Amino acid sequence: MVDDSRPSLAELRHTAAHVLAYAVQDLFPEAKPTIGPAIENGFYYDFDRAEPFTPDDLERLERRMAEIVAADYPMTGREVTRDGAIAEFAANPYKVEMAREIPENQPITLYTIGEFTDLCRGGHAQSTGGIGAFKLTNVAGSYWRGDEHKPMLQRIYGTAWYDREELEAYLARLEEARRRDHRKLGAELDLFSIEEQAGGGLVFWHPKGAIVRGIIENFIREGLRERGYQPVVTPHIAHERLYEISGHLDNFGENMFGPLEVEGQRFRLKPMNCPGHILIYKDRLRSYRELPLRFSEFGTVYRFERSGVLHGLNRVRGFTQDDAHLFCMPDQLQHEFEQTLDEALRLMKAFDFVDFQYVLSTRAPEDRGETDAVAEAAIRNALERSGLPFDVDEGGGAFYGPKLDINVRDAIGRPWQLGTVQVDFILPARFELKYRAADGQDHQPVMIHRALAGSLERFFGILIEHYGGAFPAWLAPVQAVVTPISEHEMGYAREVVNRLEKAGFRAQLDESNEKLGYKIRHWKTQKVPYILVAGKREVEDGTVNINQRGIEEKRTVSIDSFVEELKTVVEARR
RNA sequence: GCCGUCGUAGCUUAGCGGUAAAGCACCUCGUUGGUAACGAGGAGAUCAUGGGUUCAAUCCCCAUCGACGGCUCCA
Repeated sequence: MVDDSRPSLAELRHTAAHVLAYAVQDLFPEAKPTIGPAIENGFYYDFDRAEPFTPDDLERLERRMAEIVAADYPMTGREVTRDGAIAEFAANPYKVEMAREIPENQPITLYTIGEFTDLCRGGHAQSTGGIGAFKLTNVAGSYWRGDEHKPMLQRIYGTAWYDREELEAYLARLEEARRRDHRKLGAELDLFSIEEQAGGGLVFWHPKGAIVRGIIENFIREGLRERGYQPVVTPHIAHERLYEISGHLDNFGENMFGPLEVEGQRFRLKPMNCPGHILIYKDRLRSYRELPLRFSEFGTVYRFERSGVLHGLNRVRGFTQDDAHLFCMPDQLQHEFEQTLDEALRLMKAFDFVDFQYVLSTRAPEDRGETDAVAEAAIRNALERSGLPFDVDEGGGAFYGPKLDINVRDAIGRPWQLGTVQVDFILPARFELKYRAADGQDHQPVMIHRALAGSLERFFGILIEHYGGAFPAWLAPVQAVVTPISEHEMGYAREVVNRLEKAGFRAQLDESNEKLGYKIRHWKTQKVPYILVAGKREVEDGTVNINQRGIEEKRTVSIDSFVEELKTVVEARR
């Protein structure tokens, strides 16, 4: 049964934004409303007001909004002339600016609820009563039109749903996201830290995090080797002229760390690995017989990010990409893309990303050249042949060519961008790359930049949240903990640990002087997949009692069969 | 960088114009316990840093640094 009068969620949220602005108009008449759209999960509204909104203000606004919703004011629209709109909002320069900028051929409309009228394109619930359940969530600064040279506004965020149940479910999801926050789990599980004394955005991988990283790297390396990539290693700093030639200084300069002066020469920390790989390509004459040439590197790059944008492992100043650059002939592009898509799929499967999507971003029509058309066709064909889901973002490509992004949703449905695959005709031209073709002439190769996991730091952060810190056994920093029930079984427990370590597993002995319940709790909170308990009975039988993460029933098995079981699990990457 | 909020022991937090308190974690001792917290004791804090106001500042004011929520950008 579909109720036609029921607004879409976006309409409902957009209406909630109006209601918020109405409440602000009532309680804070000096605040000038600017823009207030619906967004994923809710809405926001930006106001120009000298005083900040406090949490207390939000509560008052919520109460006033509830009254407006309860009053069930109808949403009425009317069309006005441009001058009419400008006159209506004479006291609000933002609305005037918007009214001025509405294209000639578009109608200018005003929408009213109760005593509040807003300049608005439309798309609302029929009345304010259509908002089922809402909550104001936070206040934040924002710039008018997102431009830091324009006035700073205050943004109030809210969320809105059809009913209270949905709202509660959403708030529970937020809570779940907080529980999984990689910054919190990173500290609790001793995986990594960011040290104040070293500076923001620089990641210290602790032993447990580094183990996981090593496993991820090995997994990626294996795939690269099978697909004919050759590992290379390039320096972290290079003479500034390298980045002048590559164009990074011009195009990416504001994200680069400043120069290091040595003996009058200026060096730069590398922001990307491509120039280095290009130098290796260029070091000698290349034959078409060598192509495609595939150089891979876990390349650590440094990028200047403004302090305010740093965020855990997601946004850092130094990170390592699972980077590679392919040098090929244009007619090899499609094949390389197909291979890359296969590899991306292998990666996502291994790390349990079942919901993913590719986004093909084409170059803006005005700078799209003949070569871009070739590249786009290659990517499109590869995508179509793979049968994998993809979207197209027209004009969203990099400045040097079309690109393909790999987007995944994690275990609780949040979207993340992993790697990206980009076709580049510009760098080969800038560096005058060549290969000797069958016709004896020199031709220019095409480059593909590709990183699948993207940044290992960010990928790790995503994995921590995806798994909620409970890494599957093949990834877990500690795969099994052996705990004796009392001191009497300590020797036996130590033996079991040795057996496991000899078999190549990451095992640990619990030597603490605590009761079993305490130890179980401790290792559960550490999210260890297998806790092996050894008491008198187990010592006598040469067994261990398995308390397995996520499984209520306990099992007693021989040490040999546990080793076999774990071997199977790890080999299957479970 | 900008706007806002916040910095008290390793962590989570209490307190407040008269120089600090708890739980967890840690250490020691007792205990040898069968599947998510055994008991007792101990150690641990120039209350982020630097200035200012005051007889007196962890508390009030200013600045700096850092964290968090956003704005912008992207891996």
